[in-house]
Amino acid sequence: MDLITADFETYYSKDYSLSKMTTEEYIRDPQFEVVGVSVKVNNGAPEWASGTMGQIKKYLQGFNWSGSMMLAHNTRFDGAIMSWHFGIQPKALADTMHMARALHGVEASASLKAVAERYGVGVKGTEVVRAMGKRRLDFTDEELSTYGDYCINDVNLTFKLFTKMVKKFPKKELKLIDATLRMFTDPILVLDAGRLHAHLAAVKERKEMLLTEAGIGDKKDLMSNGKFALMLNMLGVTPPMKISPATGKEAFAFAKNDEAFKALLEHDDDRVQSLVAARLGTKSTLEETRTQRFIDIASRGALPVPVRYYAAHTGRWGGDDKINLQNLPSRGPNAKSLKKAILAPEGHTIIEADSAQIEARVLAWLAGQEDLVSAFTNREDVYKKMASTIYGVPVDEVTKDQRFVGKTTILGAGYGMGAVKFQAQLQGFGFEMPLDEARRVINIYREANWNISQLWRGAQNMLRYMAQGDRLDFGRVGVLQVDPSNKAIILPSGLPMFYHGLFAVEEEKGPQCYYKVRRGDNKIYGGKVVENVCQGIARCIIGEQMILIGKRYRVVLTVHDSIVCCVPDAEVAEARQYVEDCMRWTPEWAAGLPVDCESGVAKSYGECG
DNA sequence: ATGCATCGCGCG
DNA sequence: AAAGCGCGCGATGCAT
Repeated sequence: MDLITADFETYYSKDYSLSKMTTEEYIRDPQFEVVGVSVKVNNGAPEWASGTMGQIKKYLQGFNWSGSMMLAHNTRFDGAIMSWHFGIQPKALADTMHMARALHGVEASASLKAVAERYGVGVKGTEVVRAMGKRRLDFTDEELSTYGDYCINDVNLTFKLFTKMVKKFPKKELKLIDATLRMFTDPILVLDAGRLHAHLAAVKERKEMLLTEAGIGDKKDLMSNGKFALMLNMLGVTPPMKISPATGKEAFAFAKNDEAFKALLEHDDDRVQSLVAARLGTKSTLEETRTQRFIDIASRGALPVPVRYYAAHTGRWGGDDKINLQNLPSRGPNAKSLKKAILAPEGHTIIEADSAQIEARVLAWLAGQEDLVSAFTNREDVYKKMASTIYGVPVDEVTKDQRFVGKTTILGAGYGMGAVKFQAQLQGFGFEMPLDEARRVINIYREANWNISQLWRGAQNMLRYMAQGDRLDFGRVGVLQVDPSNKAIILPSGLPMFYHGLFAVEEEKGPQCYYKVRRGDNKIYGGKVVENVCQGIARCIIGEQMILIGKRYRVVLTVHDSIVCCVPDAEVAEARQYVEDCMRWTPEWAAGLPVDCESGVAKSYGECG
């Protein structure tokens, strides 16, 4: 397979630019114009081509894309141009920006300039600054030639970076970069514009009603904390306060989970009730702006899915391009409205498969908590089992409430949560538990899952060693590789999870560890490392499963523990079986880890659940 | 005007 | 000894 490196230079102006618009919007805009493109086949000399969009298309179609891997730096951009404007679908897509993010951590700059400097492969030029506001025909021949040199330099840098990075880059992860990019560059999901318009109208109407009932003329009085506090004062209510965890200063407690604020929804004065309800129901504008974005995309075509490879510290994917498809509402007042507007194309069906309790299973397995692993393997009700231990009753006599406590314990206490937070979490779910009882439950969890508690201690010790540059392994043998010289834990994918600049300091409470993030220093401790690695390992498993599914069907989205794909109507039954089989499969390095899944099938994403 | 920190909230 | 965690978006409020 040939490797073709490509880089487009495109028209932009003050307002028509990637800093003002989403990538999808920019590339699909009528103003879009290629000024020129550089193409380099394998290690050959790059060519620079400029001309009309028709000429560029003809030029590009002269390459063997269907037998080649296309490489760029930020291929979501160049790959989308290749696909949407020139109808070219390379055999595979590669991206040095994504590779850099995975290899060097999400905190480090992944810009071509920064990565080229890091690898010492050359320096990025600056000619592009004179291109602002200029159409292709506005450039003189000399300017175009200079621009071409700049572009050729970028292509050479990108190619050199790839040859260096690919040596240490896992092959499966290259496949995942390809799969991720393809969700965007080769969109097939369709948006239901009618449903979106109806939803937007409904959201607006609901908000109007809330404002009318509260007698609010100007919405600004609700949005600003200060103004809202004044309105409460006018009704004789002292605004509830809390201490900001970020600054330690006093702040208004106006969030939907602030107990004192929630209590105002039951206030004797109806006007207070309406006011608080209006604030809670209208404060966030996300649903409206996002629905509008969907409507706008629908007017331009299919839905390119923007998910970012290796966005999280733990390797998980993240949202991108101003629409986070990983947090579409599935509960609450807007439950599934947007998801239901995402449709399979004509003749196709959506399959969504969710991995069952993947992180809890990984935790038990990594810790060697064999009784819990067996319970998962034997498909026992682990939440009931936990409740049975907590309440000292036989498993088949566990009540609904007791099971709920068992579930919250299994899902919450596995990473070191203390009694106070556990009690607060239960209360958030509307379940009252005295602090003493919360302490008792947390202690029972830690005793019953001794290996998991040991894993936290192991991780804590590993941190102390790593801070000094020493290596100490932890967890199930052979799963994680501790790399103290790079302050990283190598996940089973072969990719690192960094604790950049890890250091330990003596504090009143004892020694504490921190690592460097963009905002400053991030506290890290055993339980948190365990959470991070469980999330990272779960991501490795989902990744491998995604590759398997992708061999037969179009994967269109992933949301951490779920994989969404699109299959022909005629194959739905066998496809569903195949997808479930894939999600019950584990890689060789995860032998003994019991995984399971649930799946749903529908014409829309929202109806799969 | 623009950037940054913070908060709130959606998902997992 | 104890400590749940991971994102992205949009808004406000403040600094530049």
